[in-house]
Amino acid sequence: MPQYWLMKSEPDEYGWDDLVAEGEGVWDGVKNAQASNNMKAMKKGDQVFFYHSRQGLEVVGIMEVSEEHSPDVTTDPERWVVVKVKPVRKLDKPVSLKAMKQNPKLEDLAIIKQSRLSVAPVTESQWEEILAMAAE
DNA sequence: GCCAACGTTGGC
DNA sequence: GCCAACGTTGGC
Repeated sequence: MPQYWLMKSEPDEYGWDDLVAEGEGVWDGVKNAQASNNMKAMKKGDQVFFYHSRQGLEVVGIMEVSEEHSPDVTTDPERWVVVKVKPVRKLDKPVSLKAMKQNPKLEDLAIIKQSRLSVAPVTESQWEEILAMAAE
């Protein structure tokens, strides 16, 4: 059974459309111990929400881990890791941070409790709730 | 090993 | 653009 995650990126740096254009993206530049540990826990096939931070502030699509973690060669060796991801599908309707904050079922969502965490786990029930919100 | 200073992230 | 939150650094 796949695990669920959420990863953030600023759309003017690397947005959903960039990932779709590439077909497969290397998720690099994560320099935070907690986020890095989450990436190390990702398995191929895990499902990941793509969230636009700074601009947009909404979950825009779903991607899938296509390659498990490997060292980020752009930083000190071994210190940080990258994963590879592929786009799965765009959400019918983006789910905004505001809407998620207003949903009591999502009050424990990691990115609401700790806004600066850029790679966070999502529980199955949270995942399904966000999908339901995207389908409305 | 503590903690003040500093840098970065991200919501507003 | 601002600034709160939080992580990291470095002097002691």
